[in-house]
Order: sequence, then C-alpha cells, then structure tokens
Amino acid sequence: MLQAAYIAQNRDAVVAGLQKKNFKDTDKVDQIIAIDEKRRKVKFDLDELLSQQNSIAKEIGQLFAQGKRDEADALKGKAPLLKEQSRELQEQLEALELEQYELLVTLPNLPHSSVPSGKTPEENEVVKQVGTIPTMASTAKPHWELLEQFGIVDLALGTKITGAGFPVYLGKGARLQRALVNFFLDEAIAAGYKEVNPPLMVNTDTAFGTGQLPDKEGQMYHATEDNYYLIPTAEVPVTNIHRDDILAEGDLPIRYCAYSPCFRREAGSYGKDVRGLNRVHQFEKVEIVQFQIPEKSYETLEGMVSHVERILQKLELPYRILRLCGGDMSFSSALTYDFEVYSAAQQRWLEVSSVSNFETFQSNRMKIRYKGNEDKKTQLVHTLNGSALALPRIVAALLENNQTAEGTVLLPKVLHSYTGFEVIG
RNA sequence: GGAGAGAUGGCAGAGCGGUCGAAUGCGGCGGUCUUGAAAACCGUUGGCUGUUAAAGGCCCGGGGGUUCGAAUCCCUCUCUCUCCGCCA
Repeated sequence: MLQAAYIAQNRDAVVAGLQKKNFKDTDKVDQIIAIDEKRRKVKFDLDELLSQQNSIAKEIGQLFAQGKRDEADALKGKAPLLKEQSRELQEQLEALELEQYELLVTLPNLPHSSVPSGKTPEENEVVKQVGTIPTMASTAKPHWELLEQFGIVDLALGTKITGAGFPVYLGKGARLQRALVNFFLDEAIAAGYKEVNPPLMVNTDTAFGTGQLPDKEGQMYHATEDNYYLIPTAEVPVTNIHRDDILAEGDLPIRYCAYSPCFRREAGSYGKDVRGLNRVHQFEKVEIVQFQIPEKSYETLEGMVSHVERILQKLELPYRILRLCGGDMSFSSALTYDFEVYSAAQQRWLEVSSVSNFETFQSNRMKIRYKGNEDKKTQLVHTLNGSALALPRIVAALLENNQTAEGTVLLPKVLHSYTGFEVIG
C-alpha cells in the first residue's frame, strides 16, 4: 500500500509510475490527494474540539476538588454541544479515512526505474540466459507421460482423493520431492538464511499484510469455520513474522528461508498450460524472505537472484532471467525477476521462481519499521522475497531434459546424496 | 469440550472514575567515576497523528457503551494461563 503523504508530495511521479504499471485509473491519485487535504482539515477541527472538552473535564475535576460544586455543575452544561459537534466530525473523519483507504489499497506498487515499460509477457526483458538448450530425440516425452510411465506421480489418484490439481507423489517421486526440499533448504541455510517452519493457515490480518487480501481473496482456500486461509506461499506467514515490529538497523538484513506446501485455487486459469505439473493446486516450495534497509534493498535483491542462479546451475538446468515489464509485474512488486527453466519436451520456458523487491509496499501494510543507527528515526523497512525454488516445474524440467536414449531419466549429481538413487525408470 | 483466572510501556509489575501516557524495578541509551570494565551515582528512555517547528489529538488486548471526565464501571469479541476431559 502506498502512503497518502508520499502520493501528495510526488503526484506526477506516482501517476507516471502507475501508468508504467499499466494501471488505468490514475484519476484516483488526485482523488486521494483531495481527500487527504479534507481529512487533515477535519482532523484538525476535531482535535481542537477534543482539546476543549479535555480542558473542561479537567477544570470540572479541579472545581470538585476545591468543593465548588455549583461552578462545576455550570460547566457541565457546556459539554453536550461540544460533544455533539465532535461526534459529527468524528464520523466525517472516519468516512474520509475509509474512502481514502479504499482508494489506496487499489493502487499497485510503483515500479523501480529499471523496470521496462510494456504490457504483456512478451515485453519482459531477458536479462541473461545460461546453459544450452538440449535437443531431444524424437522419442522424448513430456513429463506428464513420464510421470505415468514411471509411476512416480499419480494425478488421477489425486483427483480421486481430493480433486484435479492435487498430485500424489509415489515411490521415487515422493523421495525426489523430499530430496529437492532438503537440497534447497541446505543451500539457503548455507547462504545465511534462517530456517522457519511456519503455520500453513493464516488469519485475515496476516493475509492482508502481504497483500493477499483484499485483492486475491479468491485465489486462496478459505476455512470458513475458523476464518483461516491456507497459505498460497510461505511468504505470507514468514513476512508477517515482523508485522508491527520496530527493528533495529543493526538487526538488518534479516533473512529467512521456509519450506512449505502452497495452496492455490488458480481460479479462472483452466484449459491451457495446465497439463501435468505445470499448474497444480498444491505444491511444495522453499521460499526466501529478507528485510532490509531501503538503501541496500536492491543490492539484496541481486544477491537473492544470484542465490537462485546458483541452485539452477547446480541442477544443471538451462535457465533465463527476465526482468518483468510494468504490465506483467505483480500488484505489490517494485521490481521482479522471473526465472524460467527450459523444458525440452514441451519446448517452452517454465517459470520456476520469482524474486521481488516490494520496497515499503508490504511493510506499510504490516507496519514493519526499523530505527536507524545514526538518526534514530523510525521508518519502514523494505521487504523482499523469492522462490528458491518451487518444485513441480523443476521436477518437470528435470524429467524432460534428462531423458536418455534408453528411456530413463538421469538426475543431476548434486541430488544423488539427497535422493539415494541416480536414475528413474 | 467443561470450570475458573487474567490481558497495562522492551520485560516484570502498580494503578480510590478526575491533574495517568501511566508508579516502581529490570533492561536500553547518555554521563560522572575508572588505565579499562564492573559496581555506584546522575540524567534519559513508547507508538501513531499533526506542524517549518510546536501546540494539540489518539493509543493501557480489539470493538462498543455509561460519564463533564474511563487504564479504572458496563456489554461484547479475541487471546493467554490453571484445573478437568480428549488426544498425535
């Protein structure tokens, strides 16, 4: 959520930023500024009235203490009018605050200056591409065929037990999941991230804090009896660890990594690109999260990108990094790098990670602040997170890209000690 | 699930309806002393809003109410603790 004061002071830059993000209703910016002015005026008048009431009450108290009952009773008569007026202003203020808030939450974050303009995924900027794209034999199969052939993931069984998009991992498939999770966690821990094992259900405050509510309510599974939401990513509970905290600059950066299952309804995304493990409702992921001072957050972002790169290199997968254009970025991000892995049999790039700097967009919602070493000023931290990594598409790419002439799949060396086997099939 | 107790500043812990943003202790910060440190002593030490700065306003788990005036009274919700029951 952007801050009203910032918008008022940087009106033109805000409008330009929103346009870059392909946000249409830039009129809202001026509305917010106008409401803010009105709001401050009402607040000022209200405070003045409250101040008067306070002093009357105080005076009455003193008169009573001096035994001057009559004077005190006389003063009491002045209160009702003030009270009525202030009640009115109070209502106005609340209405204005609500109105302003409702506008504010509809504004996406502003893009960083390095974000390319553009509206569609085709306009994302390819920052780099690493590894060679394997040329597959004509017998190469897409992963959904391999899953079935090897018996390592049963999608139909998941449908029977739960519904479409809830894969059942079996035998080597299950062990590969566990191996990847451990590998990713070990990499993160070695890079200085503290491991967190968070709740998989969160309350509304938490879901609001990272921006899932109100914008993406329909994308989360909702346990209505207790009003909890199943997490769509560990980012949600982990970033909320520091909700309402005031950290010390010396504590930053704070780095967390967390393994968790992720639950996504993916409402509305039926039909294409959903075969096999390409898009599922439940999957596993290791997430990395950082809290950093504003001056260093982009440096930190680059560090997170390098971390993900290292993992992909160790997995020997060809990948490319995209800097998302304004129109393709998420609502709350200021700069996002997407990682895509080339899936040889599908002959397409699969998104396996998304690493973003949210600047103060999330921290403003969550009131995550820090106190400076020097100036002792309290200000909002920058939050960042990224997948390192999400499993299903990694599994898909590993299977498809490492097919041998004999029809088996060779796992990359780095995983052998984790899986306890080297070949599937 | 049943019964009871409670929720106050970073922590602990006071707080007859009136001058309480809140005693006191600990912790933190600054200083005196010391070669340095500890101890002792002195001072200081919440957040939000607002302003050039102030003044002012709001915050004692959340919400609502009574009152000229609420941390203190009432209602309600949430959470925590103790005992019982159940249980991986």
